[in-house]
Amino acid sequence: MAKFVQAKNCKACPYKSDSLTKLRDDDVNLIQGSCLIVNFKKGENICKQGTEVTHALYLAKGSVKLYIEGKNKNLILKLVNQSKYIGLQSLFGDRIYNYTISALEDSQVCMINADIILDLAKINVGYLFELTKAISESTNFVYKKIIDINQKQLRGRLADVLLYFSENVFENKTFELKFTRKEIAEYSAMSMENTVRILNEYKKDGIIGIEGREFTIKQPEILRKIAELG
Amino acid sequence: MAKFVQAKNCKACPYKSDSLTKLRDDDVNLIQGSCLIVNFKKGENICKQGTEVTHALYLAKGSVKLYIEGKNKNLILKLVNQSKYIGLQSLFGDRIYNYTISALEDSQVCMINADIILDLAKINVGYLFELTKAISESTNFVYKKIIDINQKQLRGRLADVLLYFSENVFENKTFELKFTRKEIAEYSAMSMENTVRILNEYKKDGIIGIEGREFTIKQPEILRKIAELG
DNA sequence: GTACAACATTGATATATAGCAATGATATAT
DNA sequence: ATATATCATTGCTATATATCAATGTTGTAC
Repeated sequence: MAKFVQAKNCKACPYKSDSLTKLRDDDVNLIQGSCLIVNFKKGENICKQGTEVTHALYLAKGSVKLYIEGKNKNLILKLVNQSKYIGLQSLFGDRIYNYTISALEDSQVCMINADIILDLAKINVGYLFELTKAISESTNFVYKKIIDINQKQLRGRLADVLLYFSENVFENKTFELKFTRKEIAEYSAMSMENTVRILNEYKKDGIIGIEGREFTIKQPEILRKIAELG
Repeated sequence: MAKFVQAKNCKACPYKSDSLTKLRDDDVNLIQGSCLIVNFKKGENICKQGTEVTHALYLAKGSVKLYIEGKNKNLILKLVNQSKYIGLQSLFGDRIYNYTISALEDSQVCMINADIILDLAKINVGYLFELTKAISESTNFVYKKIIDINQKQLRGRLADVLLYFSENVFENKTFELKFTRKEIAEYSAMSMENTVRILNEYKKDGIIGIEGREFTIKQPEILRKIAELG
């Protein structure tokens, strides 16, 4: 299992959350005191769908996938990179995770006692406000996702996904996606076989370049057109 | 367009929000002062996808649907009944509605200046906490919805929807759903024709009763089995 | 360095679901 | 009261997508 150490100096942490700036030193120390830095290996679960929420999870370093486990297949909702809270809304809702989060690469997660975060949120409105904003943005993201799945067909969805990673996540025409083909499929809500087929179709047409898990967006405009038409 | 009047006495309002109890009288008066009670007729839009969020919307009386407008079809995310905030997360996110809300029957909506709510939320942590909880619950609801659409097929989804309305919304084996068949379809993410087909299939099999828009769950256990199997 | 498992690819086939068309039933407006 | 639009229903057909199967590829453990 994952190794862990007690947090030493949250204030000086290069990966710290912006929301910490909303807290007084005393409160940062409170968080620090209950904060365990846990190292997860690639593939390990950070939290598990259906279990109780006991900690707030902050991804300090690495990258993780947040996905819903279904009977036959999974649906990946988000890829989250470092310096972000993961799964905040479970903290304020029914306190049960309705998704699983697992590490896409070796990652460092700060686990802070849920009640301490909630208590802080209850007395520090600036802090809670930041958390609420993060939850809202996350909700809006899922709204966009649900409509994509519902409205667009495979080619459009995949075009969307490629553009999203290039422009919003990696901010580069070339990027290395830490997803297997199956995970790209689970993220785009389609079968793995069709994912491969369409990716190679785009490659053959010169729209993208593929080198293993490295993708290059060669003709973003065409991709955008495909994404728009659905 | 909709008629409106100035709110007179929020504290005594029979439809008031629970979150008001978290506010001091001064603050309730502040809300009341900027609160317009607007009457919407059946079918009218209460807010429109793509427009700026200028007001917090509280559904005092009536029922509405919250849906995402797509190119070819809409996706209804929620049916909301009286005494609930509708669309809170847009207030804390990017301040643009990413959905449209329209009235399913003649409804009364309290429209409160968005900045006043935000200012109150910024100084009253108990109030913000209530709002955050509501947003989180709404997010979890959408998570369940997205997974249903992704994992189950038509029969399972429709069984789910019927059980949900019977058990969670109307809390009765018999209920009158203020949805057309097309709206049931948009809520279940399927075509209108298949909605009709499957509903009548269930009726023929004696699983449900249908009388226009009044539904009766006759064999909930069978419905539950269908919903589980997908 | 070899073996084994996970991953990637491609073609063929099955099927769930959408879309079209025609008709009947209700509701709404004038 | 009559006309008109919306809603509901049913059968037929087209098609997007999943699934199955076979094979190649890459990485990883011993």
